[in-house]
Amino acid sequence: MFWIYGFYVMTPRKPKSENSIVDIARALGISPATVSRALNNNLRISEATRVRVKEMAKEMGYRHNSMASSLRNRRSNTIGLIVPRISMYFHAFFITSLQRQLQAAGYNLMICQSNDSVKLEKELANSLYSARVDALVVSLTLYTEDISHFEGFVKQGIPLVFYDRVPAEGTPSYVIKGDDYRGGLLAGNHLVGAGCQRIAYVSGPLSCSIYHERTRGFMDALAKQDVALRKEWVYHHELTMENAWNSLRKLFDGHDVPDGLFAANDTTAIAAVEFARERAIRIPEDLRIIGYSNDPRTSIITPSITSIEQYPHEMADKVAETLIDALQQPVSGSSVSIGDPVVCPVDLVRRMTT
Amino acid sequence: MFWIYGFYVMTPRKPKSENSIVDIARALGISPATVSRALNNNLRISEATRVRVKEMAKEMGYRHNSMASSLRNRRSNTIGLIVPRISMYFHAFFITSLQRQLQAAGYNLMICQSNDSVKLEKELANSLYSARVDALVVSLTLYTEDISHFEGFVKQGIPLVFYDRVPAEGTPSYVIKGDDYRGGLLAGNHLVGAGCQRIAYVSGPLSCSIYHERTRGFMDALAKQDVALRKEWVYHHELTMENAWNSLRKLFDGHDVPDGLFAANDTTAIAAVEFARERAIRIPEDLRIIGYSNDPRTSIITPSITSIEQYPHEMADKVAETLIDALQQPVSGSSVSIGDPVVCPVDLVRRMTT
DNA sequence: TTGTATGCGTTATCAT
DNA sequence: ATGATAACGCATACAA
Repeated sequence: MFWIYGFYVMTPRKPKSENSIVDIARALGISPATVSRALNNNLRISEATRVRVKEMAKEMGYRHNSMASSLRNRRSNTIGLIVPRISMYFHAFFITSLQRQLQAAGYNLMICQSNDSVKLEKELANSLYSARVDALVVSLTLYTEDISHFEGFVKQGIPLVFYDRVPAEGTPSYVIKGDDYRGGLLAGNHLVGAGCQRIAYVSGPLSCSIYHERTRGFMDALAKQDVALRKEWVYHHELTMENAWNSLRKLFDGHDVPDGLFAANDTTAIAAVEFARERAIRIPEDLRIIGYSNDPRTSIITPSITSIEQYPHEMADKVAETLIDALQQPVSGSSVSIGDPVVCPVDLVRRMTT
Repeated sequence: MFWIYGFYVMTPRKPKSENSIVDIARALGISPATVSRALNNNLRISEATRVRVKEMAKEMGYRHNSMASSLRNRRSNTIGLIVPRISMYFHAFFITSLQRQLQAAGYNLMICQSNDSVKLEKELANSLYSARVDALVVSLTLYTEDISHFEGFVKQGIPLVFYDRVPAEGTPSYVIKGDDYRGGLLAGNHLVGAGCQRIAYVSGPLSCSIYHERTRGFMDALAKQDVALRKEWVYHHELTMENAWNSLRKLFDGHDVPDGLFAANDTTAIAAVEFARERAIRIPEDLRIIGYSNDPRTSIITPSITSIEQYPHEMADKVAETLIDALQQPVSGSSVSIGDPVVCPVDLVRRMTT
């Protein structure tokens, strides 16, 4: 709006809807710079003006514009997170914990779900890259092998942290993972120790680090104890209820059936318990079952299921710490060094299925 | 960097780290405006330059700066969400569904947890307000009664949508809620219909809309069937395992015990089943139990628990639709009108505890 | 302690 | 179809 020939002329622009620091400055008869400094509690500003400015800001309903601020400062105070599914127990608790800490440190968390689709993961990575997140945290899809869509972050020196489902070695990024190899080992030893000889294994796809590692550990355990793992009793597929149920049917179709099952996630273990109930297979006498993740459901079902605890909160602590370090000391180092994976402990929780 | 007396002079500013639209323009010898238009697929740009620009952009590793774009356009393409806890079943699935749809519509979702703290909820509201979210979606804490911290959104005409745990009437915002009154009614009728006469009720605090409504419905059902609800058998508190367990102990301490229990969430119902198992109370013969939310755990536990299904996905659909409508038709109307709550259906799912 | 001036990267407006 | 320019709101270097 400006003054011409005695008339106010409305420009066709959007009306200026909100007060900025310039408006406060004008109202107070001081410069915008002073206002900015006062609002940011800059040291070299008099107490008096600081107070005046803040009062006026409140009076005018001023709100800080973080978009402008971010543009100017070249940092968004936002951290991106790409996770396969929010609703998975492990991730839900991980996120809860991570977010609480980042919130406390003054960061916003932009949570996105890849839904286990590589294509979507790529799109999200690009979107968060454009959104100028200050850091990116990722747990990969089941099928991500090519991780070139994260290269931009590395090139720009934007901290990149993988957790849980991490890429193959050699990525110049932070890696924080569970000790899946040991988890597999524990599971294998436990089943054999309980007397199982005819062991079946239902796992996720090997393209995913966690299943790859669990499988390695499990295989090693069996090999070391001279227990054979028959090929036809090993399944690799997405670990949904339906898929699990299908594999179980195949496993127990003939008269030659397993006496032990390692289910690489708890959903599958739960399916197995329900399957056994339906078929009147006695647990643990006829079949011993061990799951993975220590999902709360495992302790609710009857019989309760032996599982591997992954400590999602501790993992979130580690990720948060890594992030905050990396963000505070740009480029230089943090306590977690790049490319040197942090391996978080796991524990076996014994229950009634073994 | 600028040219003086034949020398490039580095200013002490941060080095310009990335290529912008201006750099592309310079490289191509055209104007930044043209580059912007080309990248945005503006119609009045020649196919030839569009291609040239896009190629150069790719070559130079250009990435769109949404902070600048947002500042200029006065919209962030980001929607804020404040939820009590991500890890609650209902919310986890709601979020999953909502996010998928907003993602598809080109919006980012900034998910925050209030952790059922009113103080944190306020901080988050302010933070999202500063972050210039284009809309805000909220499910309130258990204790939020004063909702003045959302006033700013209303004043600025930023779409504000409450779902599930909604404020008392009269807020000029969109409201999408489950039919908690009917849920309570269904629960009450079901217990009485199954023959219960001595009914207990463990609920959340009445400051929270969902428990308020469930309680009303439940009370009405009992009243209509002339079944008394003893005061000493009614509890209102946060519905955690521990609290539930405490109340159950009190309920079953004497010799005069209930024969029916309405647990206003499934966690409490699960606690009740486990409590009954420990005390050798037979279900459903001695005690009938009904929960709320149809958490997957209710169908896994033995005996499986009768519960009320809330259809989180459908609710998310409705919220997404409302948001997208409201964002597309600023100020004017959408199919959901402000202040006129949308009530989503609920259904009783009968299982083995009744 | 405060003011002046500039630029962050993009896009809308107006002009050509 | 393309170019020149200004402005979104803020925060800093520099000057006073």
